[in-house]
Amino acid sequence: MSTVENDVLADHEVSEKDIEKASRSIKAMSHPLRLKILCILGEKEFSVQDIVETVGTSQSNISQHLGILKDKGILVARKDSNKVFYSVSDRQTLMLLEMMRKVFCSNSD
Amino acid sequence: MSTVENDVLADHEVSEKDIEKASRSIKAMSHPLRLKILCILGEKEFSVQDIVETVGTSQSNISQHLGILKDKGILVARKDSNKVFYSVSDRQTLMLLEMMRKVFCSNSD
DNA sequence: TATTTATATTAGACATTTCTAATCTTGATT
DNA sequence: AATCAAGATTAGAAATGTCTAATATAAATA
Repeated sequence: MSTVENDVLADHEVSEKDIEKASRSIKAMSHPLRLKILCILGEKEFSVQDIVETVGTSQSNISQHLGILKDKGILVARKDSNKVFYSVSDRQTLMLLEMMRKVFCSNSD
Repeated sequence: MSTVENDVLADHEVSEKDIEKASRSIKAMSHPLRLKILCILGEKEFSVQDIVETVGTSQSNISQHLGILKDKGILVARKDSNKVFYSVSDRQTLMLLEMMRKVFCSNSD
């Protein structure tokens, strides 16, 4: 019989640690400004000022949001003399973002 | 011509409205207990007491979290006499959850 | 109808997040 | 060296989220 015996989570088991890690990352993505930043970035990289101009809030505010996204491993930063360029850290995260677009965007083509 | 003229967001354009809606939903998924609930549910449906026992917090707390998830359209509820059964609302959301598992879970097989 | 079982709701204390305004750091230019 | 430009940091007020404890509702059972 294929019933659950020792384990309540069964075949979809996810460790407490993974849950904590995932929820921290997902929370980081869930803020409107941060989600907007991620959408704008896509596969490209942008400087902080590019993002400030496109998103439309203060430099300080953007910098703090970028810091949060970088902290959680969602973005990586590359410094080029005066400027700092941000981009999505890896392909997996990009795919997750694409999936979010599919699920939540009305005109999803 | 297919160049960007009026719009800064270009081919990855996402409307302000979609951003707001998505961020509300994603935020709802980002709480550790709520994410745990979603992982447990998977494709099945569970009663509130099942979830209380599996997740391990108070009935009131679970009920409030379920309310948030239902409110954001992530879960649906089905009432059967005394009990209420919750399940993930649609296939798209299930796929998003599967994707999250792929991205964030260490032993992702 | 009284009790029990399953779930929802509410109020309020506590914790966390977010934004603004001011300041700091660093590298480039004059 | 002084100034400018790009970005980060900090402090604190305001907003939002979370949990606990108590109470409410609704269906089932005794």
